[in-house]
Amino acid sequence: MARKTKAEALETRKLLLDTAECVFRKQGVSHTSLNDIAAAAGVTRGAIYGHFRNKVDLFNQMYERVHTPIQALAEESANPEEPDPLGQLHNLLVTILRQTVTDPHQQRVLDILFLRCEHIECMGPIIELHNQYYRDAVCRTQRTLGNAIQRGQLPRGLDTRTASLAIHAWIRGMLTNWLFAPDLFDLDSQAEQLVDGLFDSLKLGQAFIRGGAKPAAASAD
Amino acid sequence: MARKTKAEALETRKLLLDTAECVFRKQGVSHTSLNDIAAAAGVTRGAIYGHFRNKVDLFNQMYERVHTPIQALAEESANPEEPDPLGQLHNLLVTILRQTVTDPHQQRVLDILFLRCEHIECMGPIIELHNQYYRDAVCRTQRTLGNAIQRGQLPRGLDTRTASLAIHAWIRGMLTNWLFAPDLFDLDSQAEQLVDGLFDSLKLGQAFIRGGAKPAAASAD
DNA sequence: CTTTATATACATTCATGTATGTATACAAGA
DNA sequence: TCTTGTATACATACATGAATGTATATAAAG
Repeated sequence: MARKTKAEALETRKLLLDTAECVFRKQGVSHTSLNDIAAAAGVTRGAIYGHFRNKVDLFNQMYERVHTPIQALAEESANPEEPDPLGQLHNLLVTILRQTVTDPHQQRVLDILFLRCEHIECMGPIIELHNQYYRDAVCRTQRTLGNAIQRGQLPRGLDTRTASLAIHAWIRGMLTNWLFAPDLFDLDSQAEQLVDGLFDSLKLGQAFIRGGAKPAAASAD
Repeated sequence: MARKTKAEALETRKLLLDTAECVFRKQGVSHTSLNDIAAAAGVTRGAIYGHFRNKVDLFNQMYERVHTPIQALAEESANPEEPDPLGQLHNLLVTILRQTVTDPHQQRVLDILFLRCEHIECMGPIIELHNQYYRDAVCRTQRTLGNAIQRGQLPRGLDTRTASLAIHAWIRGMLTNWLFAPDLFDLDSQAEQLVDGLFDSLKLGQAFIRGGAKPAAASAD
């Protein structure tokens, strides 16, 4: 076939990424051949190899495309100057939940990442990277919680480390389970309520207070 | 090779299931060939086809082997005669968390289910079944929460449906994240504290109270 | 005229399922 | 107890199909 304009080529590239999202989600990453994707996109494998080195490369670029903006959002909301860190964290969580419902790209890619791919080395840098992102996020949230304590938004003795881990487990489970069975609850409209429930345990609970189950004072350090 | 005793054959079968757990976990289900498993077990593919119809069948039986006892535990603890439903639920959650650390089979299989396999139709009945198990579990937990309310262990207006969904998301995320990065926290020793934190939001929080953010009374319909 | 985006053709690898072989465990009869 | 026939547990061999990567062709863009 004939050569395309630079702009057209970029569109082909986007088309391939979009199509990959759909086919990966339907068939799973490793049960999808490059031929499947090419056919679904109305091109041949040759077009794919023109834009990506192989399936792993395609998968990684597909992931980065949605991960980058999310990470930017997360980093922004961890600003130590922020006067309302807890509110920012609240917003962040709600946003991630709701965007997963409303943004088709994010929905598909998270679906693939959580349910339709295997977290093994041969998936390329993403798996290692995703693990690192997770670790960074845990630390970032921990700092945010620390800021919230400084500003009196959370009890002084709160074990920020454990709380951060609990928050991340919670949101991962929330996203996974919704993607797993979207009909069970309306994530979009319930997002706020759900995050409120999570924050209740931070603000009111005593389980994460360091040094035993004391009401909420002393023991700091 | 020569024929084996009936007992020996059963041991071969167990060996194959055990080996499959390890290889699946390391390489992912779809990146593991039956040859890989056979070689790791010190037999040939012929042995596998003698015991299982194909890889999907092997995978399914591997899953059922650890799921069955867990489900039994869960059903048992939902007994409506139970005088302490909330305590039972608490125990159940702690047990599942801790067993994932201490029982190698459960650890491997959950790891495979959550991180090293693709939730797609061609994985056989398990995916559909797993989805159904999840739905059943949500309803069961909802009933348990209802029982707890009856016995005054939880506030009257609690939205048991949403609370149940939150609990399941929480535990799935907790298990997944620990399996994903086991070095980040000691799930075995922190299990109780973590479940306590979860229960705090049910007992003290107002987010899941039906009909708005009222302290904790009236409004029941 | 050269480069590039995509298509086409080809060779290789690998996993699967099945068909077949083999030697022994097991059961029944003498 | 000894024999004998059959079922069985596993190995071996083979045929098939599918996916991959690369090499090459093409025609228009630059």
